[in-house]
Amino acid sequence: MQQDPDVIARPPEALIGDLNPQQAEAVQYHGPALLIGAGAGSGKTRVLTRRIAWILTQFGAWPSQILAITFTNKAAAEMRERLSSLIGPVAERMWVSTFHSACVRILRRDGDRIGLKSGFTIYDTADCERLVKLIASDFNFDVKRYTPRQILARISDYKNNLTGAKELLAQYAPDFRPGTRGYHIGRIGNVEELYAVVYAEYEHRLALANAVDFDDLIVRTVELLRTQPDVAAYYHHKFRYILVDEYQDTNHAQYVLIRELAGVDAGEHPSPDARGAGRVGPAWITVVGDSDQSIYAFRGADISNIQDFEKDFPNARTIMLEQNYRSTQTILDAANAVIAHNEGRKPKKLWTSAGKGVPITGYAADTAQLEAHWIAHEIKRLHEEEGVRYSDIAVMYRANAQSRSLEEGLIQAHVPYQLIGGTKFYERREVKDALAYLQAIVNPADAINMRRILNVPKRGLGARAESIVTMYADEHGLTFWEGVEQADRIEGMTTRTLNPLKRFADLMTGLRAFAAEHDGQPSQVVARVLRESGLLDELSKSTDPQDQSRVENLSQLQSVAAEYEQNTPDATLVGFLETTALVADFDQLPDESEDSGKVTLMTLHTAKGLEYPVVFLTGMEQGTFPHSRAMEDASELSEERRLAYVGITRAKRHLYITRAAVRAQWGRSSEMMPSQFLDEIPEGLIDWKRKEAGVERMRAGWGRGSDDDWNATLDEFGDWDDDSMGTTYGGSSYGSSSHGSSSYGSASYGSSSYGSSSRSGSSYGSQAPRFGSAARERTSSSSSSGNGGAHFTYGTSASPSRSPRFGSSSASSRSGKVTTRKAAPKPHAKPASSLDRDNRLDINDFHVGDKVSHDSFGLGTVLETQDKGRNSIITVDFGSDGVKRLMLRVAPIEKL
DNA sequence: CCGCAAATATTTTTT
DNA sequence: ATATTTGCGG
Repeated sequence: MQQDPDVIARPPEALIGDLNPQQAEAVQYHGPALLIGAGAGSGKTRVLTRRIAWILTQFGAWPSQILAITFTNKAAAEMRERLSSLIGPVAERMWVSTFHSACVRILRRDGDRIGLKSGFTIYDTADCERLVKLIASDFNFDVKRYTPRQILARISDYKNNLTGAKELLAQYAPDFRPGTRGYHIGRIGNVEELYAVVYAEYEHRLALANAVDFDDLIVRTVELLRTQPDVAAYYHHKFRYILVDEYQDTNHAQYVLIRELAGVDAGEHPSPDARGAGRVGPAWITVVGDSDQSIYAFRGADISNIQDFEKDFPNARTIMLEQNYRSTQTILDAANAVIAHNEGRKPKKLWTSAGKGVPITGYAADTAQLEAHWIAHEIKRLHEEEGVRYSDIAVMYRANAQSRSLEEGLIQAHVPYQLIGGTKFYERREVKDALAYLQAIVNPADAINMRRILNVPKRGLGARAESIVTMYADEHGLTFWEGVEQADRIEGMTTRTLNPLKRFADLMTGLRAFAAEHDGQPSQVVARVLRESGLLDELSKSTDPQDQSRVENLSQLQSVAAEYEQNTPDATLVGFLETTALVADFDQLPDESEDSGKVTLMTLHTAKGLEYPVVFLTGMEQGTFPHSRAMEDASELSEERRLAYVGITRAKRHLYITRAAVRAQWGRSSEMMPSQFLDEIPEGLIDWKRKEAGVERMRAGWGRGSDDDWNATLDEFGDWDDDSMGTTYGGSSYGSSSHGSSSYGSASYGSSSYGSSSRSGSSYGSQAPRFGSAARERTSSSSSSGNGGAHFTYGTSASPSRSPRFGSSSASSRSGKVTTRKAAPKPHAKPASSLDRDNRLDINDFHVGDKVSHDSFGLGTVLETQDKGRNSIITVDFGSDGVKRLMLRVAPIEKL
């Protein structure tokens, strides 16, 4: 077979010479199915890129025959880049992409075969939520009890498992016809029927709007491949080698997609004399993954995909990579020790030939602010005294909300930083508004976006006008836009409404014409939309200081469009919208090679796949990490632990772990006890700069009760009395049961009331540095540093190096509010803390097997009762909502 | 129909 | 604490 002249020829030795035996074997493996079990830092990406090069040069494949799938855009960009340096610029033209963008590409080409017209819209989570809310109000069900989020989560589950709305309808609501009004959901409490009906209606409206949600990208592609044999055949013969990264994070739909794309079940047989996968028969599949790094189960990821790989793909070979090239032995020991606490996992130990290195540094701060303060100054010290580059340092946390205090600390210490993720640029209101115009221009059937902009900016078309048009459109089987166009035919229409409607229709028609003429210049279209819609006008006239930054965000949007235009040879408006929908964090990480000069802040999830010489793992507290919502459930706790494993293994040389004894969460500060994960790290590995927070030391020496008693208290209920310095403990029986001399008992983490207590204006508050006007000034200086970068461009990935999400937008929106403080306390009495409350239920009235009803979990069965007097615990199985341990005294339950 | 003030929920993690 | 939703008066 002829070799693609664009592929830089590499002698085999150059591809495997510097690899260890397992890596080399994985690169060269000649066979239809290969699973690479790649531990953290084992050179996974290197093996993957080398294997692709190997396939090209040794198996004689063409670049176009390869499909490499990653999970995130970042990973795709990195792989593309590394491929590029290995085999040359031809890599830019290869299919190296995420599941989602690969699917978009396929659907853009052949989606019309399954009813997706070109220019279909991709709804993001917010769009989907709006849609469900609309459905909720049409069907009149209780949004309080069944939140759109819950419903969407359920719909997402259905989709991830390729369960169609039709089969659910047949089972639960055979009489319902999507698109009809007046259906009454049967008996209240028949949740399945409600889900089925909403799901079906949701699908129906998506179809009417010529729109898809994120999950649909996968699902509809599977549908396309399954129902259109010729399309399937095209891809079977096109992609002869499929490589999937982070295979442990694939869900069922993605698994099926891979199978369909590869034609595993198509029944073709390879020609026996082919050098590699040949031209017919199933494509050769390589998957790479590590079940210990599966952290997306909440999104439907199914570990059994990787566990069952050898069963699923005949003649599969598994190669394990366990030598770690990233971290010191100390860091690996910590990671191994933590992950070993997960049950039912295949034992696996990472090892390294690098030495022990420095110990892990630990620090226990009094408050989140002081934690940030210490981190910032430690970073400064590392930079100034040890010459560590800022860009070699990353600060990681469990949830985005934690970034706030860390940012403040870094700003205060004048440490430059960049924030990855968080509130996304494209999710900002003004940006979404502008994009909604573009979306509505491209796809007039898109009712969600059309309705969104109907009265943005204000043009006198409120809820009333919207519902008149909707009703008219529904009655006549028209789209919302067609309803607008025919506004003058609507009965009961007043001139007061008709005139602005007509103007709106004209506006959109004009914009559409303009867009059609300038399809290749999205930036022109953006400019026109901003100007003619009045979006820009409204904001620049406003006196609200926030609107100033909104204007800047809009102008950034225009620059992004311009940049896209320049970097994309066949730029179109639709293409631009696609990038905005799929490339969530546009401020990509800079190249490894280039020194951004900034510390990186990100969530642990975002950090997966990355590495830094110095890593700060922050917020190591029960309730923060592991997250309070994941502590009750064993499988979710395991996932948290894998997340900890991921975090620890990001560090190459020096790992820091920090925690705060008091953390403000939703306005109130709560006392946090140390994360159980800290206990899982062998003590000898950690060098504590400060082992206990001030509060904790005070308590230890308080005289009344030993440390164990305190911890035992915390243990069981994760809760503190409001007057914690006092002596009363809710009156009764707190036997001085000295459980567990290790600081936490094993079985008793979490209770439903975790974190509900608070400690008002305590003395710790005054210890915290105030971020007042000083912080505000510095915010602006940091914003200029954040924006001052040059315009690098790498690859065709069209990522502006300028990061839209900080700079003026986020910084200034935040400043000016820092110092505001309510003059008077709330007039309402504070709700009693959970320890004060008492719903007067008696544990003796509850027995195993009894039925109870919970305000939010619904009907449940009692599994266990524990009589502890005032602090009695009841364990209840709520079916699909799971098994919960509730403190009887505070639980909103009723015995049935 | 709009604007303002008050009430209310929100905090997992991402394509 | 903050963002979004609801209620009321103009």
